[in-house]
Amino acid sequence: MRIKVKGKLIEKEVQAANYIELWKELFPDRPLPVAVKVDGEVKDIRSEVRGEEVEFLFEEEEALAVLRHSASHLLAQAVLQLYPGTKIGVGPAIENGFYYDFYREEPFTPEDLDRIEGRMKELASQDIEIKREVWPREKAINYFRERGQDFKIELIEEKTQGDVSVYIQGDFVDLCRGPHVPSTGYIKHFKLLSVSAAYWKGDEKRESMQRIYGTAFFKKEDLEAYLNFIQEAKKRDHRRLGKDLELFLVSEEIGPGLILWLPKGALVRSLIEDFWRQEHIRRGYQLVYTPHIADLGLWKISGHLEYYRENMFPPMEKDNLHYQLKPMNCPFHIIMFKSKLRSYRDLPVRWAELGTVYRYERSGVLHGLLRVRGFTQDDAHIFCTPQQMEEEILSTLFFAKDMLSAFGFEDYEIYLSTRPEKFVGTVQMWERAEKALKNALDRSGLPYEIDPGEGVFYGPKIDIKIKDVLGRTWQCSTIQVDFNLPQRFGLYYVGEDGARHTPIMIHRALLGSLERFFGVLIEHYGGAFPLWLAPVQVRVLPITDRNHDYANRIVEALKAEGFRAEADLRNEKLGYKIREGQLQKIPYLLIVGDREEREGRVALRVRGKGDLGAVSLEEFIAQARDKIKNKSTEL
RNA sequence: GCCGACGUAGCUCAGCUGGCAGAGCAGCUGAUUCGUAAUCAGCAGGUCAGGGGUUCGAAUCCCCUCGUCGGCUCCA
Repeated sequence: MRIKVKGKLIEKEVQAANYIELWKELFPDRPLPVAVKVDGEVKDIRSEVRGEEVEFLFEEEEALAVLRHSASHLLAQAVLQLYPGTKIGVGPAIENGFYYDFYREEPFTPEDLDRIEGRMKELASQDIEIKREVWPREKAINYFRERGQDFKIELIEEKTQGDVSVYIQGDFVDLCRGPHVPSTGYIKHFKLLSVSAAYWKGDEKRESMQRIYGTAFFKKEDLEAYLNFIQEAKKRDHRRLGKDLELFLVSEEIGPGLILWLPKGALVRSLIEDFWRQEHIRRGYQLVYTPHIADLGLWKISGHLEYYRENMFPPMEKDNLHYQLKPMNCPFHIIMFKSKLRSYRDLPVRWAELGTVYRYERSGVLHGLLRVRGFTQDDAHIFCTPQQMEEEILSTLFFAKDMLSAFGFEDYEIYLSTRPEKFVGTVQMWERAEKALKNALDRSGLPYEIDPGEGVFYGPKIDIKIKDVLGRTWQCSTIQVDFNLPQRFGLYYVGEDGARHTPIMIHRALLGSLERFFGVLIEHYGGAFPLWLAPVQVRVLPITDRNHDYANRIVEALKAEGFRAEADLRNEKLGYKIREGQLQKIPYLLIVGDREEREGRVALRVRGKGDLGAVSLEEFIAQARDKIKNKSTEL
């Protein structure tokens, strides 16, 4: 058999019955691996030796998932010991850790979590063996029934046929496919993080379980780094920064999920919008504006009234007319498309709008700028022929990429979502559109994954999730093909053949919504915007009252050059003004005292770099202007 | 919408088993004129989220409503 150890292949005849023995045979002195990958499948190291190609896992992603899965079992074991009668649900490894779902009348408190974590540590230090056994179905059902573990019985009945595998560690038995680490002693560095509610099987009609989240790592440093990462993310929270930097406001008096853009945030927004408009015009889009409300009948035709009602604010009535606040911009663009006869020569038509929409999001899902009830989509609709579809998608992909990279986002995850179970249009149409999307993606050279069956009912789509500096992903850009609306509204164009054809409609948003994008942007930069976006680019700090005139003259000169500059003339010490300027994350602080005034220069202090000494104003302006022009993220 | 936690000055938070609403920062006034992350002093600032109840007495205990937060579900 061939055995791969850290990438190296070894050919060897083996006698060992299981992988622990095999490992000891090969490397008697080295610590045991966590799990083993046999022909691509991760397994327990206790399992029987078979298979062609074997790879021992130590600290790989796959090994970490095994560790965390085992940590979740350890959690369940501790909970059952401390809170007998608790019913256990499921406990998988997830992206940054693990969770386990429990059903119990009394809520778990933070103190309970400490207690549970303490018990987990005890159990881990006992280094209890974790064994896999295969039980006859009846035995497993009886075992869980005697212990009142109804959820486990439900799982056995639904998910398995024949015998079932269980994992046993001391007094704890769990229904599980595995794999797991060989003993609890492997689980050394972990922490329980939070408790929250989750429906059994994600179904609102089912029991509400208490989900305990935690994380686990192989190394202490990794755990600490992760906890540190959580702290860092908290510091960058756009809600915190939005308050500290006076960017935006959500007020109870206005209403939940409704954003007030304060002057500094509004300035950043207007810069984003200006850039956005300019780029759209440059790329052959036309800008349009549409109202915020429309006759209810429009939403009947579009189908929103029927399928989207619970997300819409209720209609309003006046003089027997009924109006609906818009949850989407599409129907407006469609009516404009219909307003005259279109020829194939007119296509593609690309209409873009910063369209403000209102959606009634459920109260529990609102979150800062990231999930709101009123927001402005950077929307556009492209009406084109089937032949043009691929080309349009490709150029939209590049557009999205350029747009995002202007804001410092260079990493993405791209997903192609294909036909779901419920869909409109014909299979043929879907295949054609999916092919166009796929070809465009292939031609773009951008890496992507296929998300089978995750398309919207009206068409397939491409979603781009951007990665921020902390590696978190955010869904912003989306490109969706729509077979539904052109049909519902009876859209057509006259083809080369003189006959009527239904155009392909592509919905796309590059930033998603200005609100969400701004929120992501704030977190990405931690509030320290690049020069071209900074609400205040330069602040001049005079050292004494004697230097006020000079400071004002500098500010005027900077303003004349188009900079957003201001002077801090308050009667405070320099250290204080610097501290404030830094906390406000202003890119450049220009300090002017008698010395600078005499020499006609400014002392430059750059965000993140500190005191850089005196330079002439002209020199500074030339440098800074360059950085603004290039949208540089460096200072 | 659901489960849990929370809501005290502009901000961050203290306020114990019920007994006169507090601190720091920010703000205002004055002093100080200062060289790279907080000068000093004084003043002002509150329907303790809102409503109802228990009590001689409620920020504190109970109920309801609203909002926020962590998740579930959903999504730009």
